[in-house]
Amino acid sequence: MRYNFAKIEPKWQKKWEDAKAFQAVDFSEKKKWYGLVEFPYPSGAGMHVGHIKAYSSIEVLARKRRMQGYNVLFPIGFDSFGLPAENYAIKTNTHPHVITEKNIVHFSDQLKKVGFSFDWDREFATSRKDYYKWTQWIFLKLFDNGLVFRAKTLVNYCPHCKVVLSNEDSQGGKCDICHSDVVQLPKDVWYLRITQYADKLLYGLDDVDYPESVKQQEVSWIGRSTGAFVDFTVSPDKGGNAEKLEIYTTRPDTLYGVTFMVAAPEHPILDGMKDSITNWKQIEEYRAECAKKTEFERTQLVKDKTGVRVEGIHAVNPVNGKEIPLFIADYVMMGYGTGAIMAVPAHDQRDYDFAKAFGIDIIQVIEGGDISKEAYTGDGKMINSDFLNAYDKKKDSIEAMLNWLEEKGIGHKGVQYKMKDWAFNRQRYWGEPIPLVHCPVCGTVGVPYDQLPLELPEVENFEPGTDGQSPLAHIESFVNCSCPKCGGPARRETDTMPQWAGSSWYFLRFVDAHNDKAFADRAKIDYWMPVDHYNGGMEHVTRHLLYSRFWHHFLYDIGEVNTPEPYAKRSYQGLILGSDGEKMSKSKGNVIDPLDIVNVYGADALRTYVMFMGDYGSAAPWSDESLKGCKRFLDRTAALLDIMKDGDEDPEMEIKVHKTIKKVSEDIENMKFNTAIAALMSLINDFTKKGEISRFDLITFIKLLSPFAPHLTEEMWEELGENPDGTTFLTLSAWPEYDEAKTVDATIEIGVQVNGKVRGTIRLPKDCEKDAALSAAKEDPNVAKFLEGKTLVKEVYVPGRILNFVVK
RNA sequence: GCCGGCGUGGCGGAAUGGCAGACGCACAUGACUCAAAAUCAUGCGGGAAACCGUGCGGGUUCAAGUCCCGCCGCCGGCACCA
Repeated sequence: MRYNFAKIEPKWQKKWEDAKAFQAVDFSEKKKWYGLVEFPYPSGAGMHVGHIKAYSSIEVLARKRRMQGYNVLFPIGFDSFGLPAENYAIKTNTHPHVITEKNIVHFSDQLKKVGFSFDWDREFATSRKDYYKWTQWIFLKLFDNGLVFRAKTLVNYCPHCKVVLSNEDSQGGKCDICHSDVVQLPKDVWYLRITQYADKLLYGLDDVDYPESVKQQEVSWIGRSTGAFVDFTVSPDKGGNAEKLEIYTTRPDTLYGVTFMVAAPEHPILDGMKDSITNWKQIEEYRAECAKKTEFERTQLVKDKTGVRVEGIHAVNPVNGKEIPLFIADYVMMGYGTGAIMAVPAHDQRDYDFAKAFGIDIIQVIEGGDISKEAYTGDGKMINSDFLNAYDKKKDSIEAMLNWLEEKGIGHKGVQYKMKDWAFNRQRYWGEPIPLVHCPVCGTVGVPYDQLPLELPEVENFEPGTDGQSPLAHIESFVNCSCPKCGGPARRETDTMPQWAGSSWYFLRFVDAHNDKAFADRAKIDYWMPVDHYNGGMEHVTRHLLYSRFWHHFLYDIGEVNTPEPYAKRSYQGLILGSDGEKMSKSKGNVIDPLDIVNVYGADALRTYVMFMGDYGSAAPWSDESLKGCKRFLDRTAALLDIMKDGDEDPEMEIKVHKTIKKVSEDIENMKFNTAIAALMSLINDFTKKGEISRFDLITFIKLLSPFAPHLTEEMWEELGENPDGTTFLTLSAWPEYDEAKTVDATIEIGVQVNGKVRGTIRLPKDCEKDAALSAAKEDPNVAKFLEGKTLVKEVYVPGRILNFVVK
């Protein structure tokens, strides 16, 4: 058969679509399987080969599952709210809605041309009002349940994009969208209380099948630590009212080693005791100096310790009543713990550095290390610590101290997280309007559920205001409204939701994409959820993945979904690098457009290549030559039709075929797609070498290949007369079975070693007895040469594996 | 600094502790062709050989790319987090 991909690919894409071959059936009797890929942001640039690789894993699994008789849900949609569309709109003066819908058409066309087996009936876009109605609905549920709050704080602000960013979106002090430096600005911000779900997000990881690296990343992002909150007192030197200064520590066992305290420069206790502080001017100067630095500079550039002693007041160590000095220093952050620490220079390197710089006492309370050189952070016997001296293990002394603190009422056990609440608003146009109303009488009031969706109004000008306000703030007809509670005049919230809102629940919409009564029908949720396998990028682990788990846990808690965790299994794909080994980027000119490949080599070659190019989870550079190798493989597959012969099954070939069925089946399950394809290449080499193939073997072969190269194999299936009515598709036929007994060769070649070095090979029956194997091995002339004149010390025979003579 | 992952031919990469380099690419030679491309066939870690070879140094084992100890390098994440 001549392989005319340009003709057969559109042909089968149309037939599959017309026959709705990939339609998921709600409540089918078959076992369900829900495979999910991260739906794309429909950018103007169109699809990237990275999308193809990201989607191909679940695509291959989905096609195999259908052949295994599962009811498969493999959906696609578009994550279509976001800044790029809005920026493009500003540049070209076109409405983002128009641009987005146009891009969706383009993306859909591209996805179809690659032949992905999505159920297109469930397609949606997060920027359409029948979808964002339910994003707003869930937001209101969060609001009603006290998980939305507003706070004026220092926020991460991107001066270029003119938006406030969440912590997750400004990692490393850079804006995630434009990569410019983020600055700290005081601002009113809406937050989602994700920290309330910290433990659920942490412990939920125990119940899901995620790669260890993904779990680790979420664990360290959540950053749970256990320790103690302890009350110190701060008093004016001249007497007067003392104030409480609470600290958080993970090492309450070192309390006897505290020789000073440090508060964050912004700490409010200073303002409260301003009148007693004798060097206030110096404090103000230091505060101003710190305020100039970004969070990034304060934390990233580790440098000499700076700080100022707060004069006129002193702190008291509650365990021994000792008076100790109080400092302010920027190595203590207002945003973690209580914004103040007890300093134990003997056992904390930062405190040690500070003490050395400021000439403060260092008192050792744990034996070990060399305190004259550096802090000792290890375990050991307690010293200089009164009742704690009885203990010699950290664990025990911490527990003893915690009990003591609680008894005395000066401290208690506590937990801290590094994760912060989720800054949940953007001052931009192209996002879900936040359905809240500010009423001068009632305060913040939610838009009634029956008034959703709160539609994004039409505007003329998408430019964000220089005042850091959303373009919506300029539309009087939108802003002015009446309070849903009291009916009085009120103003609408004008910020929109961040990009991540729509993707935080989209997997639920796929189970019931056109429902206008609920975000999804509960019975359908119960049938389809959780997602059985979700593949996506490593870059989404601390954002989309965490955010969507949070929303899903919340929906579970209010009884809307059937499981706390949305995704049973997660995997990730490695990047496709440019052929120069660098990350693909427009500026480097090394970007590959998938449609260029489809046009020249065909979708099947592209699909096969991205799965063959290397370990799925690792980055691998693009190679046109290797791609051609995969195309050659498909050409040779097409040519198998020409050498098909009727006749008896060759027993040797039968074993090869059964081995390959086993290998390909298992490798696909383990996402070792590269070796699955290699096994098929190896098998085709055997067929070609033999110069003939049986009809049965050919059918088996194209079935195994069909998840990777569905168009070519479907065409061959038809050529074989297996699809007489045009809808008996190979891609829905039964996956080949193998017989375990037929995966073992009758005779096996094993290596014969002398003292661990291979000296020959022998062919033996598969369950050859030891004696027979040994004598066969000794007959090998090369082996005999190395045994000659030596004393045989030991003979090791591992049937089917190896034979080793140990001689002296 | 802490936590993960990785290090194998010219390249992408294979190897439940059991013949290192499967499969593919590139390359070489041959066939076909006036010729080239395509295709097909054969070869392809280094070394003349003994042997040597999986980042480096030790160790366990009959046997180590794989396990253990100590280093080096690269990639990703976190980070004055108390």
